[in-house]
Amino acid sequence: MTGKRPTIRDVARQAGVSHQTVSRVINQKEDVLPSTRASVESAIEQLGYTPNAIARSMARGQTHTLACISPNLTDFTFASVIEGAEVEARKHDYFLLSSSASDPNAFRALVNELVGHRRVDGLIVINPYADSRYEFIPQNFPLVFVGASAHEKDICSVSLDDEKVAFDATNHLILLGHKKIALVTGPMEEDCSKDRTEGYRRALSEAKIAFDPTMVIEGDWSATSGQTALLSFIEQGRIPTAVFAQNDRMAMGVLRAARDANLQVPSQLAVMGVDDMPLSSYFDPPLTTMQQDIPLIGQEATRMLLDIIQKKNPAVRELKLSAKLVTRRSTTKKGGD
Amino acid sequence: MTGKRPTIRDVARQAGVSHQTVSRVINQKEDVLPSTRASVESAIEQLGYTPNAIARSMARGQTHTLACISPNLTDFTFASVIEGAEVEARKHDYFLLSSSASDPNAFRALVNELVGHRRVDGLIVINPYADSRYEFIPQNFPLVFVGASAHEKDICSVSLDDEKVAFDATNHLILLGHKKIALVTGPMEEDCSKDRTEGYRRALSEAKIAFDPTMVIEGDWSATSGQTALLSFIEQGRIPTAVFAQNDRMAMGVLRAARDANLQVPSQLAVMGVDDMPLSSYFDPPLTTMQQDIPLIGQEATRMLLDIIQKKNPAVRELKLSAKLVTRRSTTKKGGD
DNA sequence: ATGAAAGCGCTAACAA
DNA sequence: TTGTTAGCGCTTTCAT
Repeated sequence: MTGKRPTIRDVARQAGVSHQTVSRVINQKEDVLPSTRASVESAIEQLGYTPNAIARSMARGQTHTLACISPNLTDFTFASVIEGAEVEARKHDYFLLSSSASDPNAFRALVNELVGHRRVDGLIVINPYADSRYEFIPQNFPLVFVGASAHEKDICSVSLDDEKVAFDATNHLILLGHKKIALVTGPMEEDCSKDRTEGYRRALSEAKIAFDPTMVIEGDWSATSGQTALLSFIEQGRIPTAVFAQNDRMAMGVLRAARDANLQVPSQLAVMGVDDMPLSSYFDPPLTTMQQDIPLIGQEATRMLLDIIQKKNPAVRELKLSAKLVTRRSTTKKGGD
Repeated sequence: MTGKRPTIRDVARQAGVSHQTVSRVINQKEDVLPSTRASVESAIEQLGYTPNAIARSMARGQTHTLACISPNLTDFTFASVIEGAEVEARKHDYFLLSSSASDPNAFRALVNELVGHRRVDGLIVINPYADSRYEFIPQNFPLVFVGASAHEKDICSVSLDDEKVAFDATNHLILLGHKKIALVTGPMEEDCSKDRTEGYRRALSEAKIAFDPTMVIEGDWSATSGQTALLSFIEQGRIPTAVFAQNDRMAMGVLRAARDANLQVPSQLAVMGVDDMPLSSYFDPPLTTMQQDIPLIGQEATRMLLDIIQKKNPAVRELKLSAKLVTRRSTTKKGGD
């Protein structure tokens, strides 16, 4: 403990072997005599030696670190994906570097640092088509998309089966007898919003309900945008009997606007969302929603990425996860809470 | 682009200089002739050379990476701290590795990997006293606490001025004329809960209102625990006229319980929280709360940590940030929303 | 202003 | 089974 920390050679000297033997011991290689192993281990113990991860990365040419780039780190959905990914990565002795890039330029700079400078072995990109960031996707580098599948290139992805989720949601409202069902979408440049809109249309179509474009308003995932949307229906005097908001936050805004306008939920207006955020059951009334297992998305993405890094081709290259309907009182009197 | 990526030596050969000169150019050193610099830069351009961060770390003995360990990554408060820290780190050309450790064992293992193996240059620990994880804090390593100041050791920290925040909150209720003010705390092993309880008591004391221990219930930050708390007051027939919940989520649970019990808010029961979560203004009624700038906490923590790493002693070693009262309709009819 | 030599702490390939 | 010899790609002396 005099000055610096001990290296593999200090251990070797102490144990009276070559540094290479020490390397063999710390890497659990087989060809070491039990007695040698023991003396090396005791030397390690005495000196308090710990391997230096950087030196290891240097020699092996890989960092044992993955990166996840997300539009931000605070949105509950993104944070959950990241947490799922981080836990899975740690399980395989990898670390996860999560960074936020709010726009394509920040994204480009980040990818350049991360991939160009070889700081990480693989990359997870959340919502690659939220803007034009997909243009800066690296080539020939282990990569997995989350939240959208690749448009043209052959890139692995994990996402919610958005079309089906929206179909099921809309269908729930149809089965309750609604015919005038409004839709509040996310930003239409995002695949997710497009797919959910498709599912909504298919459900209407299968129920022989005509699609009415004036019943669709584009939001931006925020509660405010949901509030504005319902307000604008009300102002136009074209009040729906039900609203399907493409996420819970917007649904919350719809509930708020309904309250302000003295519209009874669910008797005059049924409202539902997607996600099942932690507080959805605390809204007034508790919100019916499509519950998804978001950490699982991150977990599966990591698993896929590790497969790619280890040159095992993943079995499935475009994984679509499902969500299940949770019925609460925002759509039916009898709902749970 | 035949095989591997170019190194500093490939660039040197191409430019007809020594690899050391290339190093000087990419490190912006002064002592390079403009003409030499130009030819090196063009060689870099031609070969598409990018420095290898790992090799750099190896030679310099530092990783340019910081770590942040949090109980989890999804809690809005934690995620906001992390985002603030990440943005600040990137601003100084550092990366932030955020990991979750839900219990002391996981924490110990993580610290061992991160610090023992020299993967990072410094460490931010969120909520070090949430459990006994503080026992595994590394010695002589750049470190900053977030959410609690160090008990005995001389460790830098950034946190909310919890005592004052709670004082101000309680005082708001007192000024509205309340005398029977209940308190719902976080887990009492956390400093934050203790300090907020202190602030509550001081406000009562300064207003000459007797402290009534039966008006205090310990929660766990969850909405459910807030709901349970109010329920238990009601069952005991000792209904307060106001509740100060130590965070917004618990306040939300209180609102929910009040609704279920047909207690009018705020006329029969005033409710307030701490945080100003994104959806607080969407609750019914909108929630009065103490608004804090959480990303700033992460930002300041990072700044402090970088000071320590660069051997500049930080000016302030225990930074306490303030919060401001946001009045909404859960405490007063006239409140904003 | 530039170059040569040494080394950061480890792993990999080959020899013994 | 173990040791020897070379690097990994860069920075840091110290010469020139």
